[in-house]
Amino acid sequence: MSNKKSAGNLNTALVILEKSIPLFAQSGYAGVSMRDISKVVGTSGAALYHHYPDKQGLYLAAMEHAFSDMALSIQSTLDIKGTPEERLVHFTTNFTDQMARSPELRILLQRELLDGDDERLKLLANLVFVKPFKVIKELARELGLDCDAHLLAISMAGLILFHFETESIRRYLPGGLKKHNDPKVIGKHVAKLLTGMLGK
Amino acid sequence: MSNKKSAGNLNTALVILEKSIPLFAQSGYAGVSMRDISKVVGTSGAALYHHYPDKQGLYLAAMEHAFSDMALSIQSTLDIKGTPEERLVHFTTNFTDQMARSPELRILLQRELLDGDDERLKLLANLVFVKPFKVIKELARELGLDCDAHLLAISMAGLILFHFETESIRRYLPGGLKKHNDPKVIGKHVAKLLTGMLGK
DNA sequence: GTCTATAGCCTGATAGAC
DNA sequence: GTCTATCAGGCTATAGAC
Repeated sequence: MSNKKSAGNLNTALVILEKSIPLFAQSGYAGVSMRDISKVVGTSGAALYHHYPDKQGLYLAAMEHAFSDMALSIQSTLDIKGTPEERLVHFTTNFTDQMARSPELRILLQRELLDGDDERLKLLANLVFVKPFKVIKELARELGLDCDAHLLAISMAGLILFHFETESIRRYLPGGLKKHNDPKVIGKHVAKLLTGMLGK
Repeated sequence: MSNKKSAGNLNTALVILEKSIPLFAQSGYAGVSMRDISKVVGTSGAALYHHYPDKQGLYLAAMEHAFSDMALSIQSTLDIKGTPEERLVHFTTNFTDQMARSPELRILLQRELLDGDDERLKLLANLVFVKPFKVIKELARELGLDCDAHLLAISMAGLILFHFETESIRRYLPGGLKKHNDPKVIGKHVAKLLTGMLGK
């Protein structure tokens, strides 16, 4: 009994996903054609349809692949012991680092937030965010802050992500310097704001 | 000498912009066809080309129109006197309210941050953000916070915008409730975080 | 599993009548 | 200033050879 079943050569199927992810990140679903994908993969367009039922199916598989990576990397930022304050700084600096290291994942996330339907968003939430979100909420509770833990967890993520989201425009804003794109600078800044907030 | 020159009926040109803005917000540049636009405007496709040179030109004009509205509305949140603390809370609650009231503008902004080229981003920065950004930076300085004013201004905006950006997925995250989409709740939460930060 | 060829539709854009 | 008609090319997806 072979474990390479009807879905065809698994390796090719994977290569298609991994080569198409950067395209979808750069141009979005509507901005990428099956021909574009076949070109970067190095096959004919028809080959794509051997591995995936249609463009939507390929896209969905690509998102699942990309975001399962993201889930692992986010969880690694939360797998640590120490005082709540230490864990807060650890999460902040590590999450910032990861967002800087894989801009593609952040961009895909933002595109999904704009264009994803309910089903895809639910999948994304369960696949990537529910687990780390619970840890952050628990962290917020331990810090004994007098505010809604859900709102605080979202605020923490937004504080970090927005700096990357606006990277392309900040150089045209007053005081925009190269160092503001340095993940170390961003991480320190956010950690300072957050620890300042809970300092009182 | 007529002031209705070669550009054709100005009113129609404006109607085209205003009807196409919601389409571009919902589906993005690549996701909207000239036929889609002509349908909602109620003209033939050819009529669009009488008023605008091509799809790109129409899109650019639509963005300029949309964002010049945004510039006015943001500036209105900053036109106020009082202590720095009062102005901070005033900006926070009003900016939150405005983002809740015109989700289209926020979505177009996010799409431009993802897809805009350098020229468009520079235009967007100067048209909408440079002025209010300066006011917020000045506010940050007056509050005497020991941190980079540019980073703080970005953080303030991100803290607010990210709650709206994630509205579509938060209902699948632990503790996500309807009230977390209420601009009053969001505004209060953000104001509390920010004043907490500067309380020390 | 991958190819070439192609069907059938949609796209941006234009020509020319009114 | 708006229309109808139309073009050339790109799009998703399939058929059938190898």
